[in-house]
Parts: sequence; C-alpha cells; structure tokens
Amino acid sequence: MPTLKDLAKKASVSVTTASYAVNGSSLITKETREKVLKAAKEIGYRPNGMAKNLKKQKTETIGLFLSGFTGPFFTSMMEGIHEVVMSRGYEMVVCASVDRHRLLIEKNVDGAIILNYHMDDELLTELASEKLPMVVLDRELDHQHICNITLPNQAGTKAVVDYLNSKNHTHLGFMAGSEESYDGEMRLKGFLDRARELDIPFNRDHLIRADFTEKSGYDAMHTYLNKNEIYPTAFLCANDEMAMGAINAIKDHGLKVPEDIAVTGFDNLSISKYFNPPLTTVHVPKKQWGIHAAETLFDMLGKKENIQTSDLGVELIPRDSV
Amino acid sequence: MPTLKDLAKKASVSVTTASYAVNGSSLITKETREKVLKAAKEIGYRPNGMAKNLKKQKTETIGLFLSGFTGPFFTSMMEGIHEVVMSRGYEMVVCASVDRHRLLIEKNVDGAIILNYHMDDELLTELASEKLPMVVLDRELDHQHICNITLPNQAGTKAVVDYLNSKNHTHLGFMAGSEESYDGEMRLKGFLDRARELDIPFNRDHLIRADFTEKSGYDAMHTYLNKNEIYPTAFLCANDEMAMGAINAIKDHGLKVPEDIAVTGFDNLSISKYFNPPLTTVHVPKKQWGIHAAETLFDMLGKKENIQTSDLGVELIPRDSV
DNA sequence: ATATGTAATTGAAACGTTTCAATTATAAGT
DNA sequence: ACTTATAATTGAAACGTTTCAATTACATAT
Repeated sequence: MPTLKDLAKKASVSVTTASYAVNGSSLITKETREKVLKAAKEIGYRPNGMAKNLKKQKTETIGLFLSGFTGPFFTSMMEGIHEVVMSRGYEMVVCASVDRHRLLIEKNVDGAIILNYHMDDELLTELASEKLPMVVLDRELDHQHICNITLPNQAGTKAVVDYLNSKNHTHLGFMAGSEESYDGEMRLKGFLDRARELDIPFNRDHLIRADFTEKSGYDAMHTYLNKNEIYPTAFLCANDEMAMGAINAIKDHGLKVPEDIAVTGFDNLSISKYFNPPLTTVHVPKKQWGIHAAETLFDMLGKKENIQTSDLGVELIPRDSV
Repeated sequence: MPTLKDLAKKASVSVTTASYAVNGSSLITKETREKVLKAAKEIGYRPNGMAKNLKKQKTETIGLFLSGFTGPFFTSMMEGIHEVVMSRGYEMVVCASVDRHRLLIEKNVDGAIILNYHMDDELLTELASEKLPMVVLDRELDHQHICNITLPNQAGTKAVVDYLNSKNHTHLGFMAGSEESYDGEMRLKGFLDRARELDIPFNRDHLIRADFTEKSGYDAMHTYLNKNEIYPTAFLCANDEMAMGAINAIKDHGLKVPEDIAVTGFDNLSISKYFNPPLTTVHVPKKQWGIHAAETLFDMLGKKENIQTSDLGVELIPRDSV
C-alpha cells in the first residue's frame, strides 16, 4: 500500500505538497497538483482513512445503531437518514449489535442515531458528548448532548381505541411486543389509558405478548385462541407484522377477520394495504422520522442553539380488517 | 477526551503499562491492572478507535456495501452476514452509496461484501487486495482477491418457464428490472434462453421494464395494459415486489389473477405467501446467501487456500397466482 | 554477598496523515 | 539593483495508540 510518503517521492515533492495536492488545496500551483495526481494514479495511491481520522479528529461519518436488521420497518427510516447525511457530505454506516458496538464506543463516528433497546441508558449518557452528539429514537434521556425524537405512540393507540369504539367494539384485546421496547410499551400504555378513560373494561387475560415478528404474532394468537373460547371482538396489535401473523392465525382457526375478530396494526408498512384483508393501522411517517432525526443530529454537530424537535403526527388508516 | 497518557498519569504508570492493562495483557500484575482499570473508570477513559486502527493496521470490521436500503430483500441476507461476522469477533457496518463510499476506498474495513451495481468493476478490482479481500454478489469478476457468489438466477427463471409450460401457458410476458442489475439480467436471460429451447415464441413487445419496486411494477403494468389489448396468459416478474405491483395493476384493470393473467415473482419474500393471491415464486435462500458470503470472506482473510464457493439451490414455490 | 533468571515495567519509535511555522522562489514596485 | 510583498514549497510536530527492545525489580540458587 503506497503512502503519502511514497507518493511524495514518486512525484519529487514534499509530503506536505503531496497532501495539498490530493486534497485540492489552493496553496500549490496547478502544475504541481497535476504532477502529483498523475503520480498518484500511477502508483495507485489511496489516502488512508484511519490516519486521516486520527489526525483530523473526526470521521465525517454518522452511525445508525440498530438492534438488528430484521423486519421491513427500518428501511424507509434509513432512507430518510441517508438522504440527509449524504446531502451534508457525510457518510453513513448502519450497525446492528447487542449491547455495544465498537464503532460507537471507540468514537469512530462523529454522531450517532440510536434505535437499539439493547443499549442501556448508562452507556449512552456516558458516551454522549460535544464530540459525539446523539439522537435517540427509542427512549427519553435527559442529557445535554442527546436529543430524543420519539414516535406518537400513545396518541396512535388512543386513536385506534377511539376508532374501534366508534365502531361499537367494546371488548378489546391487545397484542404487545417485547417489554423491553419503549415504543411497544408506549403503545400499550396509550391503549390502557384510553380504555380506562372511555370506561372500556379490559381484562389482562386478553393481553398477549409476542416479539414484533409476524411469526411470533401467529404463534401467540394461535395459543391464545386454543386457550380461550371467549374472545374480544377486536384486537389491537402493537405493530403491523404481528397483526398479519395474528390474522393468519385467526383465519387458520376457522374464524373470519373482521367479522369474528377485527384486527388493527401499527406502522402502516407499505405491504399492509395489500394484505388480505387490508390492514387498519396507524401510519408512522418512517422516512420523515429518519429525516428529522438526521437533521437534528446535524444541528447538534453545528452547535446550533435552540434545537427544535417538532413532533410527528398521527394518522389512522381505516381499512378492511375492522 | 482523556487519552492513554492521561490515564497513565492518573494511575502513575507508564503509557505502555496502561495500554497493557486496558488490553488485558498478562505481562503485568493483577494489582497494577486493577489500579489502572479503576483510574480508567474514574476519568472515563475510552480507547480511541482511530489511533488503534492506524497502529494495528486493521479495523476488525467488515463492510457490506449496498446500492440502497430500499426494499425488504436485503434484511435476511444481512442477518446471515451479521451472524457470521459476530461469531468471528468482528464488527459489521452496512453502507449505502452511489458509486463509492469513503469507508471502502479509504480502507476503513478489513474486508468487503459488495451488492451495489453502482460501483463499477474497475474500482473494485483496483481496490481489492490481500489487505482488502472482497466478495461480490452482483457480478462476476476475475481477480485474485475477489470471490463471486451469485444467485442461481438463470436456473430460477428456467424453472418458472418449465412450470408455466407444464400448466399450458405458452404466451408469456416478462417484467424485467433495471438493465444495470446483474441478477435481473441473468433472470431475463434464463427466461429467454429457456423459452427458445422450448420453442415458446416470445415477442419483445411483452418485455416490460420497471425498477424492482412495487410501485414501478404497478406503473409499468398499468401502462402496458392500457397500450396492449392482447396480452400473454402469464407474466414472469424479475422479483416479488414488482410482481405484487403488477398484480395490483392487473386487478385494478378489472382482470383476474390467475384466471386472466398468471403472475410469478422471484425471491420468495416472507410476505409473498400472504399476498392476495399468494405468489408463485422462486425461493432465494437469502440468509444462507449472506452466511456463505461472509464465511467465504473470512476464509480469504484467513488466507485459506482452495476456497470453496458452493452454489445455492433453486426451488420453485407454486402458489395461487398461477 | 553475588550471580542468574524471570517477572514487571518503561522509553521510544512507528502507523499515515494534516497543518503550523519556516523557508525559498517569484513577481512587483521603487 | 534592492527592497517588499506574495506565492509556492517544505520540515517537523502532532493525533493516540501498540509493541519492540531496554531497563529495573525481585526472587532463587550458589
């Protein structure tokens, strides 16, 4: 691997000049630059990113840290983030991990967007700093260098309860995800609160736990139906994937959706409208969410004062599954 | 940001000892190690990844370079890669880019898996080396430090043609993706070749181009149906997403699937079996593909001789869309 | 007490850049 | 021709680690 020193020798200039040439500095003449660039091509010189980062003390890379790549939910959000990051001339890396990721703890990124319930609050508050601002999407953290951008989860399930209520569904069930998920628990909370507010009785027997995947939704609903012969007229699910699994289980059990049991989801995945039956759900502006997160992060990097983190709106999408 | 020097001072040891302590070397006594670790906690020391990488001349990170995050196809594959990478104690970063990505060209990764038709062959062959082996998934490149692991695209569409033929479909149409996609073009080639082999006449009027997304599939089929009043009895689509779009367009046009037009996909996305009608498609072992790619890359990193790249199998999944 | 071997610690160089400060070359003004 | 200003080039330090080679500390054997 040729280094800048090799390049300098090849072009018979100093290392400094070589550096200026490859970085397009205006301090040197056009001729020297061209001479160096030509030599660079000849020996196949490529700058070494590690050295560059070390010297400049920054990477111009922002990291998105997820708990996993599974599921169709994240892709729109990533697109949103990616668009913003590119437009600012930065690079983006997506990392999945359990509790920690070397790129984050060894400061290999200039900023981070976190959507990873495996990472605990302590690690994040410890790591966040002027040099490593963060936007967290899956919790609320009070820290000078952390911004929270959360989804309107509670408002979402509340809207669903209201909608179902208006359709005279007064016996409700809820399929929740993992208890570790902030978003999931907020959705559950919105549901419970609203049910209480509307005096809709809710029995914990009709609270099912799954893990946000279609399969887990199927399995959980399957077991549930085998155990209970009396069931609600409508089931709210904490996300679309589980809702689809639940609907498939209900159908396989010989019941009809929505006639016997209505089912609602949350997220409004792009495929949900093509499901059979098309899924009533809460639209989550995933891409917008990503854009907003990234823009906020760049505001922090730019040391902007008074960073605004506007709320995302809720929209119920009524379809045939109710 | 406290450095190793700060840590050494705080713990009243040399920089070397501090380094040994944080890296768990057995050259120092238990007591000194503990003393240093305690000091590290106190001042909040974190090793600087950039310096580490520079000195060690490696990152223990492997990069997956994609053309975009869009679409549900990649997630299973990423999971496969990720599993392998983690099991080897490496980190994985996923990068989307147009023609180049700084992390790749500045050697910020120890190895790369490429699935990005935007990157041209020249760049890749120039970059691949002993220190940066690559596995490419979307083309075939002959280079000492590049392994190709491609999908059984041609075999896939050939199987579909055979299947449709056995169902007496002799008027076929094909919805292809972007011409830049190797996989897409191979799928098309398999189709064309097999049709010729079976003496099934094919008219280029029934070759539609879209760009692999559901929306583009819908639009393309919509325009097609408005233009042609005579159409094939079956349409092969180069992937499932376009197939779903095409089916929706056909339905919106007042025709029935599969009665009026049968439609097949390619990929077997997890949602495809729940589509209405369930999609006949070719199963692509996406996760297995990822695992195989990552394992091959580690074989290269380990300078293993005689690297085996076994082929992936094809499996036609008959469902109601035919 | 002295030599000998091993364990623990340390100093200093190196990794490949960037960039400040210093130097040299070139042009312009008298 | 000589100063002065500006442009172009360069030397050297620094970024924060790792690790080789050298040193010191300590125990054991003579």
